[in-house]
Amino acid sequence: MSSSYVTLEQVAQHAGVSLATASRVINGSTRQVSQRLSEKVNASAEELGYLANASAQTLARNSSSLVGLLVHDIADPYFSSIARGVTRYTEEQGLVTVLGTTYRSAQKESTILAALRAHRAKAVVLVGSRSTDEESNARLVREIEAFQQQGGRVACVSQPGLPADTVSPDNHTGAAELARHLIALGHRRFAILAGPTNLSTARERLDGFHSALSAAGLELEHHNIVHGDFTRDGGFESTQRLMRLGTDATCLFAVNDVMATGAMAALRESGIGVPEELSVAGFDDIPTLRDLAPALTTVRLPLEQMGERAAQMALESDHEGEDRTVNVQGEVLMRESTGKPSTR
Amino acid sequence: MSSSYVTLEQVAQHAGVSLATASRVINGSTRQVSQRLSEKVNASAEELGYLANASAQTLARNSSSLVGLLVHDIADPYFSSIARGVTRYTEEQGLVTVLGTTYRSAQKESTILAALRAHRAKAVVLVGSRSTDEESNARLVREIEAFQQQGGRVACVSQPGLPADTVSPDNHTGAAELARHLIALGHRRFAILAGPTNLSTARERLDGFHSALSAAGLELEHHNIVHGDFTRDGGFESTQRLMRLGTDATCLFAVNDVMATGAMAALRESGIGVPEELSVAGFDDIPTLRDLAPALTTVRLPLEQMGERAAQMALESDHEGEDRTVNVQGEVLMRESTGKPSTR
DNA sequence: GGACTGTGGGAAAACTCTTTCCCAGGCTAG
DNA sequence: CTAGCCTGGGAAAGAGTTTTCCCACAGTCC
Repeated sequence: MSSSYVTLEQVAQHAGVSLATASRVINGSTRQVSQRLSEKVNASAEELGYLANASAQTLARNSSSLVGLLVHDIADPYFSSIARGVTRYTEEQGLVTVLGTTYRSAQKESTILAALRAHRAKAVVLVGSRSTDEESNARLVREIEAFQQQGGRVACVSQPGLPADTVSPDNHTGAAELARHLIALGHRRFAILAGPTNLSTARERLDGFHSALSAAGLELEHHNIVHGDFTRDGGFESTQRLMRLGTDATCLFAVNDVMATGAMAALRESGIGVPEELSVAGFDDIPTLRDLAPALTTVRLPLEQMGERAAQMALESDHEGEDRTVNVQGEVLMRESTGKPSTR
Repeated sequence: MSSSYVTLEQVAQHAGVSLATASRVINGSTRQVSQRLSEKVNASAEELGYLANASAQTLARNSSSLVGLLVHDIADPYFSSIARGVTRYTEEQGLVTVLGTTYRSAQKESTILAALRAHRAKAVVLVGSRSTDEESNARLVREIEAFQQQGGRVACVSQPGLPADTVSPDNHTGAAELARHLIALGHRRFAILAGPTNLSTARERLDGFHSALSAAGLELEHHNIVHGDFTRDGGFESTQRLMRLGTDATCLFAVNDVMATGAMAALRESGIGVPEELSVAGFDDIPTLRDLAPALTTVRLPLEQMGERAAQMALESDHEGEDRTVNVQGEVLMRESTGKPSTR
């Protein structure tokens, strides 16, 4: 039952032309085809409702119009914002976006990358910081290289250190700048809601914050550091733990907005006033979370543009050679969730 | 330069077996292959790192492992929640998800559906209520039918009335139930932040709310209805407009949480206390927005499950015949953003 | 006028897989 | 002992494009 499909051969026949000529017209090849025949072919294609079989094209060209997009969790607004940027670019280019969600599993990541390879995807955009686990990292590098060897291009967002183009926020500087703002407000004792230690993004933000404190001669005490998993609930629980342990901090820095949201919820539940009793700051400036009350002090990242830029880098065909790195600076936004330290 | 790829023929040669036999082993066809040869082929495939060319398979089988997912905006948490459910199912099934974002443009929708058709996608999940515009609706129906005729399956979320399986929230009942709760709280004068009138979801929620009011003998006055576009900023602006016009309502129902968020922001800016001066309710129970303060009264929809269910329906091969409709009931969640009406 | 150039167009190979058809050889049954 | 059957395995025919190679023909130059 191949009846339902119109093939190029049928178009050619209908136009009274050879298959090759029809293909040349449709693809606008370098070879000239007379105006007369061109029009005839196009008219026939239109009339018959011709739609090229993408798999046949891929097979013949050894390259498809698919672009992979790997995120950890599409429901996380951090990733969905970036995804929006990526799709904006790919769709503008007439390409098809393949969405793969990994939930931070190297296993799933491999599976999806293999599928993209099997489909001869043109490019893939990897989003989200990598585990620093040596072994799985090495495996990812091998897979990326296999992909590239097949003519695919790779770009990463927030995932430095891979053999590919990279768009990376300057987490260190952003966190440090935020710290300086908070110090300027008068804070001296900080608590930090850090992320998973094996993720570079989490580490960089922690380090940046820490180094700014050190530079100001301030300590970040060990009992004032708790770790979350970048989720809202993780932030909630870690904050509760922090409260239970009894912190003396006047300001809490959560290394991403999503955890900061959980932190604010935990504080509200404990009846701790933000910012009167405790200032809270986040990182990312997630659009969906801009309406929290009090409005969250944070470091804005242009997430959507980052995704768009990464897609663009992955698909720019003219570029060869060295991997490029685009560094994105965050902008500190002091809003309502931070204030002068309480004098308790 | 076909050098980089390992073909099945190479595997067959390496195993000292014919191409057909190798294919039978790899695909586990009905035809038996002796244990000895089976093992040999598998070993060769493993050793050579064989990865089947997906486009060749698609071409030969006339069906790919691609599943389309069409949403209006992936950064909108409503859609990203549903997308999560869809990908959960497709990835579990070893399928590849193609993400298309339409931004409510029938044009883009067509483009993406055509691409999916060209790729011989196995199924497509359409998310988000349709415009009621007759013409573009008819076009969509034609495209869906073309897709189905090629052996593709279609399922919709929140998009009733199409010739496909559908998962649909019972917007009417949900809104009506919410209205009854609000009436029970003592409210008599309502304002409503409605959605685009041409979207069925928006209309159903408006109608449901309205009919519950009518049933209680209450009027919904014309000047108390404003329309937004389902976005946060739309909700913000419409609420400002409502305020400027001077409403006498004691309760504002925004037909989705995202607009409700904008409404709360506008009210906060105007210094209007929620819920003391004005109660606010939304619809959807968007996970990311659960931490708004005051916590938003809303109607919970199991968005993720809805997506999962739709994907499942689209991919269940055993089902033939009548289109099925799954109705999802929302659950009214009375939280902090609503209270007894102020007595002004 | 013949050789040469350039241009339009067609035949066919290539891309990699699936699947049908057929054959050879070992059984069983009569 | 032979006819018929079953089973494993191979050859080959697609599936729908792209692209290379070649041919025919018209025009140009000596």
